[in-house]
Formats: sequence, structure tokens, C-alpha cells
Amino acid sequence: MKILLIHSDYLEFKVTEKTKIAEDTDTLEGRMEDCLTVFMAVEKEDEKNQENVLKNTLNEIIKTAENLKVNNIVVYPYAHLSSDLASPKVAREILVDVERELKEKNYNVLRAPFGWYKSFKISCKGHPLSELSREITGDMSSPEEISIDEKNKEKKEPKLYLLDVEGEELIELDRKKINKIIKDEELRALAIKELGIKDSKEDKREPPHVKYIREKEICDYEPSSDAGHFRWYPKGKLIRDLLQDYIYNIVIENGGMPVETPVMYNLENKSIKEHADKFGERQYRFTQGNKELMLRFAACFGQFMMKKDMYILPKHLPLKLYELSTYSFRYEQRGELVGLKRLRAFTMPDMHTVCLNMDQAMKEFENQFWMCLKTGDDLNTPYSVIFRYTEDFFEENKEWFFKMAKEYREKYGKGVLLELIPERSHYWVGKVDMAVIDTFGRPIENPTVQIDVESAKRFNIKVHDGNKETYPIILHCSPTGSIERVICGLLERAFKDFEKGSLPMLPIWLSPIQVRVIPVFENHKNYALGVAERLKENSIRVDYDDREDSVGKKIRNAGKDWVPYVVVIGDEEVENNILTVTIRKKSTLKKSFKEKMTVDELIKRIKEESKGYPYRPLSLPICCSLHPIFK
RNA sequence: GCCUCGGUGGCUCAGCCUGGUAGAGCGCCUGACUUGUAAUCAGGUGGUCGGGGGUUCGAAUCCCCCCCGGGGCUCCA
Repeated sequence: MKILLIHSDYLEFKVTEKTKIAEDTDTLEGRMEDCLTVFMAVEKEDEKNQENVLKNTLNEIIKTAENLKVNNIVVYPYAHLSSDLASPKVAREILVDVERELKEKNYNVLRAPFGWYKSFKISCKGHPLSELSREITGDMSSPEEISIDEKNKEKKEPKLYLLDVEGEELIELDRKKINKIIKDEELRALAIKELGIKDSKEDKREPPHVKYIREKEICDYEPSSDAGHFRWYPKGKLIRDLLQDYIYNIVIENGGMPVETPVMYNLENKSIKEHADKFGERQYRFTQGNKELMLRFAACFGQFMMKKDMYILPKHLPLKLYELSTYSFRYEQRGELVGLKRLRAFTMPDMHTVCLNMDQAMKEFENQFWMCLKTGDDLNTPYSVIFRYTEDFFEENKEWFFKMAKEYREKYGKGVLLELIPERSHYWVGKVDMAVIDTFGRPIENPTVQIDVESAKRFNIKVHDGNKETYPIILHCSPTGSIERVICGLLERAFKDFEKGSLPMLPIWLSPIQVRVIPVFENHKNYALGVAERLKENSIRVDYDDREDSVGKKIRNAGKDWVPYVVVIGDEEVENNILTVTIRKKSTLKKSFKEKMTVDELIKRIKEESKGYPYRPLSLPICCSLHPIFK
């Protein structure tokens, strides 16, 4: 059975002529408003299992009708959907059954007569769900969904495989097997997303990170901008800047050269227009004077233009230019914007590597893959990995892939997913995506490395080798993914930790306030302030709670601010010249973990924990009473 | 973009169904209390109820349009 579902403003028809197989009917014309029009072709195959085909068809129609909230349904026989039709008798039976069953479910049904030539008029609503086609079998499992757009495109679908920890062979994944085969929960979440499986069981609330960004005064929506654009408060700005420093360092260690390029481009440039057009509707475009301009959606544009003008020699390769694109702009669909996960303006670390040939590209791909994975270790946000290759590329480079995947599995104890794409449809022949899994088991896609075989030519980027000129291979790499998503991942991770019983917090080097000093009595204030100042001199972000609250309340507030080390100073501490430090990492909601140590020991401890990570000073006043209230 | 739920002091929310002068807690301010590990007590301040239009003698409440946010679709080079 093939059906075509059109969400219509109206459908009207009128019979024009009988055919030999025409049914007897009084319904010679009809019209229905705001309806779901279902064009149907019953096929030979359906005769084998009429009952199930009927059931599956009804399910499909009802599901769509519910989804679209329509109560009017037109059942319209439409033989042209199939070249292998059922006998007229069976077809008519099924159509009549569909009509009857739908009426029993209280739908208003209009059925166009079978076996007549008819003229019809239809007005399609035109929203994304308004046109759907379905192929229905007698099989009781759920039917494959093919949207009308995809149908024209490809017969062959990409395939998804698992390379498991123990296994040496690729296992093809499908909806049924997935739960049994993939043991790692997070990797399974990624596979589920890839296969487009919907999990309706869990009721999803606002993601925890959305609550945290406001509560912790990190950032918030800016209602006076476009949707999906954020304002950043001092604490959030500090976290962003630290992450920026971190990526800057890691890129330089790996031979990248930071540059900066414009955020907007003139579409008169042919290569830019071509590259931009591939991205479709999802960009900001505007006219200024007589120019058509666009806002960049990645840093490719500026870097490619820069490379086009460079005189590149083989000895310069691999040549890596890096830019933190503050911002990249993508005009995402309104309903797609969620907190820090999906934005219209975001900050993307973007590095492009010019490689002499595929050999060099593959070697670099591997280096950059490990660099990306290291960011997951450093940020304590483990990634799940999916490689994507075109079939051709994979066939030629299987061994390389298996070697890389094996090393990964040995190091991380986790399998990887592999997607094989029948034909190259984008600029890349191979890529790897790494994702953090959020509280609701949805992937936050972050770092990526891609092998681009198209852009060098498009942007006229050449390598000069003797008297030869060649087009290089270019790698795209984002070592962490967007800064906003990194923060999203960190906060979701913090919430997951909280669900497991530990207190949520950021890594020490990213905590806006690393130490809070709390005096017990008025007469401890000077001593406490002295301790705070000493820590500050040693490049530790510290504040001092001089507010007129009880000690209990100050402790509570320090907890709400996720301060990793809380120092309470009373008589005992002043007398013995020692600190009592509450360590958040080792505490729980019920019991706080305290340790005695000297100021020097505390300094040493924090230095050690943040060793190798960037530092920036706290921009807020040292006295808590003077902190501005943003939220 | 579609469907759906929501927007009420700085924050979290009640009131809306059944129209009749806007409520609570937190914060903030003032006062009392010399306070030892997750909220000390009392008083006070604070709101054109997201915006616009309509119905009504009267709208936070009912209706329409728009903006913003959450969820579900769809999308994600």
C-alpha cells in the first residue's frame, strides 16, 4: 500500500467519466475543508495480508491526523502511486474499510468513488508536515517513513554500524537490535538519535542547563535581539574567556596559527555564494545599499579567502589557521532554539588545515581526532564518537579506520559508531563527530574533524610545487565544538552528577569563584579579609562574605554559587593560624566534608588542581556585599 | 516553520476555569539579635499582570493578533 498524505485547506472533486471497474455511487462530487487528504494505492502485495495492511494504514492515517489536529479526512483512490496494483475488488474493499473504520473513530470522512475519472482541486498547507508519503506493508512492525523530499533524492540510505569494544567486526544497526547490541548507554543514545528513533516514554522538561545559566548568573536570552542571541554576565564571560584561552593554547600546541577574519561577506564573490548557497535557508542575509551581504555561519569563508591569497609551498604544510568565530550566525528554525544547545549566534573554534595530499590529510585527521578527544578528558565531559564516511572512501581506507578505532577503544574502553554514506553529498568524504550526552539522553554534538575535498578548488586555494600547482585537501576541525555547547555540556554533566548524589560544580579552573572566605564574628573580619587577599595575590579567584547574615546562611549561599572551597574563620582558626575548608567535591547535600589546612596548603592544592589550565582573575569585587545582582 | 503549554514585583510561583480595587515565599531596605557549616526574628519597599486590539458598567481572568520562552514535530552544511 502506498499513501500520500496532504494537509489541505480544502479538497474538492467531481467525477467526469466511468471506467469499467467503477463502483456504484451517489457521491459524484464532494468538497471538504481543512482536511487531511489521503491518496491511496492498494498493491498486489497487500492481497496477502489484507487485515494487517488495513490496520497499519489506519494507524498511519490516525497518527498523522492526530499530529496535525485534523478531524476531516478525505480518502481518495489514486492508482498512480504504484505500478503493481491489487485487484479492483480488494482495493475497493480496503478503501471502504478505511472509510468505515475512520468513521467509527468519529472522523468526518469523505471518500471519493473508486474507478471513476475525476477532476480535483487541492490546496496544500505547505508546512513541513503537510506532505508525507508512506509505504505500508502487512508487517506488524512500524513502517518506514519517507518524506516526499527524500524520495526524489536517494534510493540508498546511509547505513549505521557499531564497532564494539570486544568485537573486530562491524555490526549493522537497526531499530530492533540496537538495545541488545550497544551496551554503553551514552553511545546507544547517539545511535538512537542517528536512527531517528523517538523515545516517547520520558517526559521531557526544561533542560537543567537552562535553569543553571540564569541561577548562576552565567548568561541569559537577550529579548531585544533576535531569538537565540545571548547576553553574558561577568561570571559567564569569565568562563567563556577561560575556555577561549584553553582552546587557544591547545591549538598552538598543535601547530595552529590564530587569525581573525570578518563576520560578513559579499555574495557577489562566486565561491562565497556557492559555499553559502549550500547552506540554504539557515543564514542571515541582508541588503546594504546595492550589496547583498551574509553573516558567516562558520569561519571557513575568511580563512579560505586568506589562503587563496597565500603563496603556499609544500614545506609549509600541513598549514593550520585557527579562528575563534565570535560569532557564527545561523538562522535556525524558531522552534529549534534551546538554551545554549541551539543558538542563532554562537562562538565556534574553527581550524582549517591545508594538506598536500590525502596521505597527509589522513595523518592530520588522526592527530586532530586525538586532540579533540583530549578536550573531553580535560573538561571532564566524555564524548561518544561517530565516524562518517562515503562508501568509496571507507573501502579504500578501511585499515586506517580500524587502526584508529582500535586505539580509541583501548584507550577509552568504548565502541564507536560508523555511518556509511552511499554517495558524497557534501564537501567531505570523511568526518568524525563527538557528542556529549545530556540529561535526557540527547546528544550535544560538539568536536568534529572533516576531510574536505571540494573547497580548495572552489576557493582557488593552491599549493605551488615546482612548476606544478595542485589543489590541496583541507581539514575542518573544531577541537571542542562551540563554546556555548561546551558550557551546555558542562552544566548538563553537573546536573547528572547531582542526580548521582554528588554536588554539581564546574571544574576548579572554570569556577568563577574558587574560594569563599566566611568570617564568624565581626572581630574575625579583618583576619578573614587578610586571608582572602593573600589568596588573591596568589592568583586565586576569591571573595569574602562580609554580609550581615548568619554563618549557616553564608554557607548555604556559597553552596548555591557552587564555590569549590569554602573557608570559615572563627576564634579557633585565628588562634591556631589554620583554615577550616569545606571541600565541595567531597561533600554531599547531607554532609559537608571539612579539612584543616594552612593558607599555603590551600593555595598549593588549587594550583595543582588547575595546573596546565588557563587562569584569569575575578572581575567582581572581593566583598560579597558589593557584588552586583544580575539575576 | 507547524502543534502544544506557558509569560503575574528583581527571582520562584498562586490567582484565571466561575470577570468585581493584585497575593505568597525568596531577594532588597530598616530595626532587633555577637551569630561555628545549607534559610534568626519583626517591620517595610516593590507589579501599566509580555505587548496591542476587542467584548463588558467593569478584564490578570473571556475573545483575536503579535512578541518572548519550554516541550513535541520538522530541520541540523
